Amino acid sequence: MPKSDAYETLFTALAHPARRHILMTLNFEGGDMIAGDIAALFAHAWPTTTRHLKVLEDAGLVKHEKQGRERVYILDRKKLALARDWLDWFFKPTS
Amino acid sequence: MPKSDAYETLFTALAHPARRHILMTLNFEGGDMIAGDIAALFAHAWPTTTRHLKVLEDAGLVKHEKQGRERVYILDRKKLALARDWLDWFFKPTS
DNA sequence: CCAACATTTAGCAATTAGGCTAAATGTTTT
DNA sequence: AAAACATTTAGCCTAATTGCTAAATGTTGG
Repeated sequence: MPKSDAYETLFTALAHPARRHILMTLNFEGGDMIAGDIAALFAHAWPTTTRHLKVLEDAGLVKHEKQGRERVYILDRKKLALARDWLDWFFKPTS
Repeated sequence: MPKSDAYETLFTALAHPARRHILMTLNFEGGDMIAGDIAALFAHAWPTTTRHLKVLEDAGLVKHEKQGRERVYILDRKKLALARDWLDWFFKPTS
């Protein structure tokens, strides 16, 4: 029995500034970046960023691929669209 | 020293299912409801809902007015628009 | 004025989140 | 094969979140 619905995981992932920063930078950089470059954005220790990346990945906001000893994180916009559509509903005429 | 930006408060408020449920019901009911009717939506104890309402209000998603011994909670869509616009940015052509 | 009503505030307990450092894992270079 | 590199995993610690119940607050009707 899934304890948290998809929207909960999604909005929770979006709540942390570091994670929004990762998503925005990924978007700005064209959709993918290697873990090291993402970690370099922050004053945080690297494992802290690793954990943020895991939260983002569990929420379906990014995925990753291995490339040699590096890992490439890739922005996935589907869930962002889902969140946007949820919000958009408040601005549509009541049907 | 609380250092959380407006988006953090906002998305955190949106993260909890009960709070999203409150917002959706408020929207559906035309934008305002009295506290008792909101509390009645949930199996939670009433003080739990009171706290959720406070989180929503601190995030600027609702406000309230006193009306005799009741309190009317009123949906404020500005912050919802802000969140939607933040998300929308991921779908605009890179300028 | 007093009881009932509508709601919030206070304070407790369990859980989760998010930071850290140290250790582990897997890959490439020498 | 060993060293260096890129990154994650594990475990610890503290603060915040969210549920509860009990008590407090303010309002109205008899």
